[in-house]
Amino acid sequence: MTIHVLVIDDDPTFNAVLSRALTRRGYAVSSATKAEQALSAARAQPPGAVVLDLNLGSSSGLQLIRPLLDIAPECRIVVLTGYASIATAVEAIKLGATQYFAKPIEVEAIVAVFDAPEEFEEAGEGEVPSDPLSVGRLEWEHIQRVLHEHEGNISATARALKMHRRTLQRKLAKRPLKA
Amino acid sequence: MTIHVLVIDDDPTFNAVLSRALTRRGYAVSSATKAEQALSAARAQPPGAVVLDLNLGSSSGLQLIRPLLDIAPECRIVVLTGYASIATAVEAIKLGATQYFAKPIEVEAIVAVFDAPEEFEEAGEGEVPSDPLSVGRLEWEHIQRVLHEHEGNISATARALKMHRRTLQRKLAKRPLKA
DNA sequence: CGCCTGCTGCGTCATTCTGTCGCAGCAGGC
DNA sequence: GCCTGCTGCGACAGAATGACGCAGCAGGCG
Repeated sequence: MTIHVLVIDDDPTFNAVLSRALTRRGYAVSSATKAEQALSAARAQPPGAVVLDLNLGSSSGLQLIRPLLDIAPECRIVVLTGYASIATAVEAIKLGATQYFAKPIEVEAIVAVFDAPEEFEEAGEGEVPSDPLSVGRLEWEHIQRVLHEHEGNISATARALKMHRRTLQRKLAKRPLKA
Repeated sequence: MTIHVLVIDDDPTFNAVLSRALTRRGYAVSSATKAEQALSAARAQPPGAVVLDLNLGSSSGLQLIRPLLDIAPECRIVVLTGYASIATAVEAIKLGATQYFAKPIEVEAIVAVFDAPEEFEEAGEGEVPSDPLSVGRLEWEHIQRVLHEHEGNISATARALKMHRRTLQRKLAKRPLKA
């Protein structure tokens, strides 16, 4: 039976490229660029798997996880984001996502999640790294954690970190460094 | 009723410092530096909370999560590691850890996890830490820890941190910033 | 003992980042 | 409608960084 995958990303080009790659690998694919559109699509045809970006214009992909699981409790949600952080990874998994990846990532890694058997706890992918985080990456993770605790309030986060708001905004606007 | 916290880290100095900080905040604390010792301690006195490092000599702290939850199903496990990655964060939460933090982190963030009400899925996490580390202080402590692990070798530390050696030397030459 | 490798301290320069200032618009509360 | 706080962002002076590289030292090895 063909798995139906719903791809949710605010970038139509990204949706098209990923959809094509998944179709080529035998999946039935649909896509959405907005939160409401995604939920409507899921209700119309409950997906077996979802690829979910976190930046969806003004809303956060995190807020879609529970509604998606309400509609399709067995579906596997792979979170994919260009602004990956440990804080949002922890929250996504607790909300019920199956996996969380930083962009860019190979399509094979995504489909491996779809095809994995139930309860694959010992995936081995969670090797503890041998290198510590770089200073830039540690800063990014720290900022993201404090921002998360302040519920996205940039002014409050800047005050808590004793950093100028302008500087914080510049840092947040950049893609995070590779670990 | 006093919460009993088990601190598991291979660095005895870190154990002592964190144990003292937690004792000062009203917790009953015990600690272990090895996996087997940790499990024995947990069986002897099932903890209400655990602070768990991932690097435990030759073994991984990830492998302790399930056994610890078998012994004390309700306990909250906070993973704390100097070698953080999104992949191990995902795996830790799936294995049943309550939270995952990169070192260094303020003690308040750890105890906020212990004290949070059940099922705090939304981002507020019960309470916002009053005073997170500033970015400068975070960087200083991270550098010091990695330098210590490289036994004072500045060149190796710079490589591990992916930082230019000149820059590291300038940073080390400065007084550490106030938190 | 000379050679080699790696570590270390440090000056210099072009580039990048930061702190500061502040404008303008939006949202929410009263 | 007013006020407060948040937000995005441009511009500028000063600080920091990455890069380069010199010079000296220590330890290992033949």
